[in-house]
Amino acid sequence: MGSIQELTAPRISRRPLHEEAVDQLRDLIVQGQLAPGTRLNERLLTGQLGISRTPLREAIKLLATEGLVELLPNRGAIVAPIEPARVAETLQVMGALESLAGELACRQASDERLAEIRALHYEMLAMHARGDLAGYFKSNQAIHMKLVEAAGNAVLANAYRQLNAYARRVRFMANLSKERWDEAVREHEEILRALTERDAPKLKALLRDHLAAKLAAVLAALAERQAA
Amino acid sequence: MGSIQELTAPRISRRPLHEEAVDQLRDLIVQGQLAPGTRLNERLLTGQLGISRTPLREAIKLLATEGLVELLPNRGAIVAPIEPARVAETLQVMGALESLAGELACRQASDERLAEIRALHYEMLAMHARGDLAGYFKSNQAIHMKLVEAAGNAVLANAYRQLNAYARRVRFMANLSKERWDEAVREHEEILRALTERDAPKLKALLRDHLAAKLAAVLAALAERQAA
DNA sequence: CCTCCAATATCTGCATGCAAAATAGGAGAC
DNA sequence: GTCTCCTATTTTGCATGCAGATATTGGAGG
Repeated sequence: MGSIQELTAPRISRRPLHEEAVDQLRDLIVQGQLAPGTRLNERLLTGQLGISRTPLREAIKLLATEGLVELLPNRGAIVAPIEPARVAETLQVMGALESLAGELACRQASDERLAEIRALHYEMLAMHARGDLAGYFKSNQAIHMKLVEAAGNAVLANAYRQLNAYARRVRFMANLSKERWDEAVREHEEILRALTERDAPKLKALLRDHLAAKLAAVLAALAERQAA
Repeated sequence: MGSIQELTAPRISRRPLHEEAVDQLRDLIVQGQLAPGTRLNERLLTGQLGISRTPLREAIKLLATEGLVELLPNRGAIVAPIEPARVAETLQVMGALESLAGELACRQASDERLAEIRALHYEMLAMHARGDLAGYFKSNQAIHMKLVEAAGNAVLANAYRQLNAYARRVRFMANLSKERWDEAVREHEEILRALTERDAPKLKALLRDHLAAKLAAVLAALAERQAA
C-alpha cells in the first residue's frame, strides 16, 4: 500500500501556518529572543510572522501545553518565566525518561545507530577541545536526542522532546563552569562506553547521574545569576 | 449582607470555550463515544458543542499533541486509532514515570497524602469485592493519579496525565480477565505496603512490574479482540 | 457492470469582523 | 503630589466570511 505513495514524488504541499508559527515561536522563546514574561501581543506577532491571528492563536495554545507560554484568561499569553523549581522538576523527569531510553537502546538499537551516536560523541569532543561552547551544546543535544530515538519508542521520544524545549531555555540564561564542562565530557565518555558494551544497568545509572549532575550545575548557575 | 456575599462569591469568569471543548472532546474520545478513525467534522461538532469553529479547531490541535487525534493536512482530523504498539510504548513510558513518582513519594509525601491513597485503596478493594468493574477502574485511576501527584513534581504529573489519556482508551475496548483482575489487586496490596513503609527501591520495582503486567494484559486483550 | 472523468457540493485553512473585557490615561478631590 | 474614578483605546475571545483543496455524484465510454 505504501509502495505507490513512496514512488510518487514528495508532496510539495505547504506546511500549515500554525505549525510554522509553533516552530518559529518556539525558537524565539528557547533562544531567549522573546524574554520570559514578555506579553505575546497578537497584532504585533501577526505582523512579524506574516500570518493572521487564527493560526497564531493555535500556535500559542500548543506552546502553552509545552509549558513555554502561559495563558492569562482574557489577557492573552506571556512567555513562561524560567522557574528554577520547574527546571529541576523537568530535568528530573527527563532523567527518568533518558534512563528508560538507555535501557531500551542497549537492548534493541541497531549497531548503525550506536555508530552514529559514537560519531556525534567525537564531534562533541572536538568542540570541547576547541572550547566551542555553542558547538558543544549542539552536539550534546544531538547525542541525547539520538540516544532517546535509539530506544525505538516514539511516545518516549515525543515526551522527551517536549520537556527538552523548556529545559534548553536555561542554556541561554546560565553558562556552565569550566569544571562542570570537563566533568560532563568525562561522564559522556562513560555513557558511550556503557552504550557500546550494551550494559543496560550501568547505562541507566550513568544517565540518571548525568542528568542529576546537570540539574545541580544548572541550579547553581541560576542561583548565581539571581544573586548578580 | 447579601451584597457582600455577592461580592465575595466565586468568580463567575467563564472558562474559555476551547478548554471546555478540549475536555468534552477528550471525554468523548477516551470513553469511545467517538470511535477511533471517526472524522471530526467541524460543522457537525460546532453544532453538537454549541461553539464556533475557532475554539473547536484550537481544541482539536491540542488533542493532536496528546495523541488522541490525528491531523490530516487539508482533510481535517480523525480520532486516533488505538494501535497496540503505541499502547505498549505509552505504558512503558508511564511505567518509568510512575516508578520515579513512587520513589519521590516515598521520600517526601506527607502522611496525609499517603493516608488518602490508603483510603482509596480500600475503596478499590470494596469495588473488587462487589465485582464492580467500573467503580474499580475509577478508584484504580484515582490511586495512580494521587500517587503521581504525591511526588510533588508538577511536570511529572502533567506528563503522566497526558499519556494516561491515550492509555485509558483501551479500557473501553478490552475487558480484563478475572485472573488478571485478582492479580492486579494483589499487586496493589504490595504497592500500598511498600508506600506505607516508604521503601523506595521496592516501590519502584513494584510499580514498574505492575505496569509491565498491565501492558501484557492489555496487549493480550487487544490481540483477542482483534481475532474476534 | 466496471472504470474513468468531470461537474458539483462540501470541507478545511486562513483572514477578518464584532462585542466584551482589560488597560491606559487624565481630570478632579483631597 | 497622589489617590480615585471615569472615559477612551487597545486587546482579546469568539464568530463568520472567503478561497482553495478535497470528497462526491452522475454519467459517458469501454
